[in-house]
Amino acid sequence: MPELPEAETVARTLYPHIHKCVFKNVELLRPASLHPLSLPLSSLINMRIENVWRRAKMIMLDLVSPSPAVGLPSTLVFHLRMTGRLFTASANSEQGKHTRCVFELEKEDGTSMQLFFDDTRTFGMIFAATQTELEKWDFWKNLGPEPLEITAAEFAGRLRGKRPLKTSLLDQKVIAGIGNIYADEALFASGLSPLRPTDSLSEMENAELLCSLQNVLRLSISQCGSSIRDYRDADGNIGTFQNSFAVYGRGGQPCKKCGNILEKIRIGGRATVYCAHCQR
DNA sequence: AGCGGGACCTGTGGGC
DNA sequence: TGCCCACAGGTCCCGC
Repeated sequence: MPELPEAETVARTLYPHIHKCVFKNVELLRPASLHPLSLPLSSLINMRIENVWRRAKMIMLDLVSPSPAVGLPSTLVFHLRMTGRLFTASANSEQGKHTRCVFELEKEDGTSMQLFFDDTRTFGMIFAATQTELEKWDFWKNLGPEPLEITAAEFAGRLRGKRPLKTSLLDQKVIAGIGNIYADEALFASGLSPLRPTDSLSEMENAELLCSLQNVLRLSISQCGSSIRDYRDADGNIGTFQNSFAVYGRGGQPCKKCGNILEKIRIGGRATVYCAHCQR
């Protein structure tokens, strides 16, 4: 499920394919995949992709118009949610059963190619936005800082309230880009129970948690993310971080550190796996 | 205010 | 073999 490392991998693998490409046509096969605040995708025509990057779990395409005008989109945002996929294909490639949008692109050398947005479970979304429009989007506006850029002091300052630590980590307003996998993995690595009240952590525990979070995210990015079932990068390759999971998906199996059986519980409706012995 | 849980979706896999 | 149902999970939304 695309979380921060998977979105980062998609952005990195997409970049060399679509950087400097110009939108020539767009076919939106599932109108509901367009964010309600989005400009019509026809507004993308003739715009050039200047950069491809990631914010939280979203893939961002920065756009430039050959003839600048008010009201043109400056960014095309993709949120992959659970099953979204973004990949390139040669011109006139066949659409899949779950293809939601097809973008026809012209490369610098004049040849054409296609950018596909596939999404089995249709939770993903596309958003063509001006900077103003983007700022009107509550989710965007309230997004917390990037975990790989935050300082320990800032992180500690954002961890407030008595709710379970895991719930806070998944709250995109607290910190952006963390999903179920990396929340569980970071909590295990830091030796903290997902059930700990958020405001019960000492300064040192806060610092350890951030350190573990960053280590887990960096390690996963270096392995091109985790592929559970749907996730692929823009080149169709799977990530390999799933082979390094210490707890995610391992409920009922022995802890890799102490050998005790890992607990599987639900916190805030999410499956949560942890070691009651190693995590306090 | 803050929290819990259902809804949104479809494919997969376990149990019978 | 086939049916049923739980489950996967990011985010929104409703209600307590």
